[in-house]
Amino acid sequence: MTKELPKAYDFKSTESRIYAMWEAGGYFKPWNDPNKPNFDPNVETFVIAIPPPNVTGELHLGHAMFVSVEDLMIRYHRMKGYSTLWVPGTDHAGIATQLMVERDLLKTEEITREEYGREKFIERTWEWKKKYGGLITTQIRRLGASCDWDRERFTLDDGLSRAVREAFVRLYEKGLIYRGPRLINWSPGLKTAVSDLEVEYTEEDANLYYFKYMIKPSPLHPSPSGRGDGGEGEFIPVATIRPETILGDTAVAVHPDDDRFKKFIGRTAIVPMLGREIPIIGDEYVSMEFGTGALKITPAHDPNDYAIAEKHNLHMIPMLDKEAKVNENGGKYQGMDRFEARKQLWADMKEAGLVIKTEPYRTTIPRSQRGGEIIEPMISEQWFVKIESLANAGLDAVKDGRIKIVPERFEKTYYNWLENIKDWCISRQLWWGHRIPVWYCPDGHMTVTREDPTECATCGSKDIHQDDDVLDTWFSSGLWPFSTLGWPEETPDLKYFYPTSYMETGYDILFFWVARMIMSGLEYTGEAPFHTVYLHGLIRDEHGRKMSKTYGNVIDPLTVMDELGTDALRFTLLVGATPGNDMNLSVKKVEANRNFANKVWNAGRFVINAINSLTPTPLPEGEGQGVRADFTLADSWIWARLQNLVRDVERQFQNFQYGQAGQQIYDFLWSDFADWYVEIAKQELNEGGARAARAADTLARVFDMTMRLLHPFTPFVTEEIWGHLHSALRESPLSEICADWPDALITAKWPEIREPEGWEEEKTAEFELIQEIVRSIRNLRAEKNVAPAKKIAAFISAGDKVDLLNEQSKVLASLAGLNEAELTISASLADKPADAAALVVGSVEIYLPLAGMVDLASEKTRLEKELKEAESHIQRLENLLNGDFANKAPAALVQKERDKLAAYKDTAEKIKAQLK
RNA sequence: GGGCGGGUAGCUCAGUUGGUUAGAGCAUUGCGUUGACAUCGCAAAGGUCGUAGGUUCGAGUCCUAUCUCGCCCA
Repeated sequence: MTKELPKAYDFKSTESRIYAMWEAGGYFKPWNDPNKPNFDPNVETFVIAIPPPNVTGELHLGHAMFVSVEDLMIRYHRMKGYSTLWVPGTDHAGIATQLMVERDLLKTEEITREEYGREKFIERTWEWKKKYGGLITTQIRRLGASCDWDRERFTLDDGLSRAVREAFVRLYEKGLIYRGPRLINWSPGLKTAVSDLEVEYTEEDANLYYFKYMIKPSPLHPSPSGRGDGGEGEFIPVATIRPETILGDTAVAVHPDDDRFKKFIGRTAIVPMLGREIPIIGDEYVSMEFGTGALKITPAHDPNDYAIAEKHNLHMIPMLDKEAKVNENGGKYQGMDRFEARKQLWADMKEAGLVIKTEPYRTTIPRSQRGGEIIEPMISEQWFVKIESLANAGLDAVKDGRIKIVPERFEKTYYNWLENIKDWCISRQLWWGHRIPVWYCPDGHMTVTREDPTECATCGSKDIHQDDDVLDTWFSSGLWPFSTLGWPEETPDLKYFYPTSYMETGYDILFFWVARMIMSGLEYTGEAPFHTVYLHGLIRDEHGRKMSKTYGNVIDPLTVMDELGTDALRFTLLVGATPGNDMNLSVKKVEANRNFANKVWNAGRFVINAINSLTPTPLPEGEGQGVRADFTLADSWIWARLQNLVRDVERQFQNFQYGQAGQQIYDFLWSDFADWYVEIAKQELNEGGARAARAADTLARVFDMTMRLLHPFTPFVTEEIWGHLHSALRESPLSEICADWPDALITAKWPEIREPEGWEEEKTAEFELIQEIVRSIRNLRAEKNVAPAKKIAAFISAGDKVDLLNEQSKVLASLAGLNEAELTISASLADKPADAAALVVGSVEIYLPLAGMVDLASEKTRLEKELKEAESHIQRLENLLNGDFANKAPAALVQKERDKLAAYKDTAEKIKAQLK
């Protein structure tokens, strides 16, 4: 009994059902589990920790990309027999999540988080997480992700929080964590510090403001007018992009060799409008060419100035508060927003005659990676990780090959970053995250512990309070590969599955995440957390533009999956991308791959029908042993092609060339299997009996192997059709084929490589001759407008290929639309048929008597054209073979070209004979 | 300023040990409803592989220079 399969692959009714089947079947779990009886610690593992998406995020193409690639890696290794584990989970994403909840709070209750209160706010955020936290993982399931959901983790889980606590305390105890006032990047909108990596620099139009820094007259240096006031005395011209920072100036610097200004070094300048007296210093850092050649120094709000100030022991005067408003150091400007202060101060200075000019200027502006507001460098008390020793360990791990980065060129990028790394600012003035495990008592003692303390470790005071700040989210995600497996506990999972195998993610977070995981892994576990880093590129729109809501060019993976199916999207992402390179995605490509999924489905349907229509006659004589004796040429050919494919795909997988592998499977299935083998099989199936059984047997075996190869790319359609194939086979005379098949394709064995047995080359060449003959006949038919359905006669003069062609006459007839009864194949023809079109394929001549359709003149032109082409090849090859090529190139290659030359000569001769 | 990547058919891209008429999908042009598939089939047209040198018997592939677009770091 067989149900008729629908004509088109219906992914809608398939995907969720198949996914549920996998999950219920426990296929996503490692088959060798350290927490279960019969565990064998020696079985090789393959482990990936998922890059945890933002817990309240929604699926975008970046997610679709990494899920596709990682699922492919996981499925491949699972089929290869590894004990395979893919750990899923989500990230609390401090700023992003907090902002979402804040926005909601403002919208629904019209209050700020400060008004709402910290504790209540965190509660609300947990509720938010509960409400939306499942969304992203549901969407990841839709992509077919075969992760072990029982091991799902969240960065704020108890276990992972313990890991964060442990990591912090360990670093602190080693003296690798410190707290202090430093110049950091401040986000005034978010009111928190951010790390260097969270600042983006964009080139923008700005103004360069030129003004006078008046010099205080001294007895030794009276002003030219002799009056010594600030109005018309000596000055140094200074230029700045941010005039408001004048309020925080603590020095003016000039180059010590600058003839214009060096005489002022050691004297005192007067801060405009504030009247503060500051020193004029000499420093070679100052560029004499840039601006006016003199530099105002605002150490509390500029990194370069900060460095100079440290060198010269200058005061640091912060002039902005947490909201980037001018603070008490700004005199009458106090309370003004930074940009307002800029305007006002400039206007006042103009009034005071201190302004020289302004001119447009292009410069780089630091902006927040989130939100895009202008970042202010500020002095602030923050926690830092002393990164140097960690960075060196991270460098070594890649340099000595413990970790390999794919593609390799990113290793350079990685080195460059780690070699120039600065201490990592890890405290954030947020509420949603891991609170810094440091407690203070009124005497200022710090208590840093793994368990929440009840008293000060130094003085025993019960009056302690925890640091208000939380840790950078990346601090916890840096622990991800081992915290998810139970670290710091020595759990069975940690022991068996750690270190993990591949880390697969986008190159855009190489520094943010990958480098930090490597440093953390080495620091806390003493081992590299993975041996391979595979980086994929970013997805852009079809013309290479970044996808953005404002452009309106965003492709939503959920919509694409709804309309075209998950397999189509996955296949597109996998085959369209090369490692580390961005890819341009268009819905048209996905459509093409939807068609491919349908092709797979229908090829499968054909195979299944072939099996179902077999009469229960026994297999050909000698089944099991001398099978090959009964193989047709087409059987041998498709088998050789398949083995070739298996070898190629295996090599591509080893080299991370997944796209190439997918493309080759696609080509094999569509161009070799469906276009040729299936077409030939149709005719063989019609013959019935042993011949049909043999064809069905080959169809089933080849299709099965192809589905296995394809499964990591398009898991749903392959699982579904393979399942139907399986049940059809079980009830057929060919049931022996599926004797050792498992219940589901997801755990079927990956095809093993077989070395060629020696017969392949000849069979392939023979088949290719058949293909060429068929193509040339089809070509001529199309040219002459012979109706496709019309069977025509043919006379073939086959020379030494006569046995081969006679044997393949049925194939030729069915594929080229020949009437078998009127097909004559002989070694040579006594009389050339009159009124026939002639074709020459190598040494084979084909005559198609197309009565009435053959125009002698046009035939002549056609043959002459072909002759010309053959002759040009002869010319080319003769030149080639007469040159150094014959001496220096490998012998096999030279022979190949000689054979070609001979074939073209043969062809030319035959065409010439036609033309006589 | 330093580093990296791309520039191959009208469009989007493959092409990893250099091997001799350069591939795919989409788009275009003919023809086609034979029971796997019109989400299809058969056939066709379309490229001096950014430019200029070089190495080599042989270069899209290696080297040098250069133009151009993009990214990362400073």
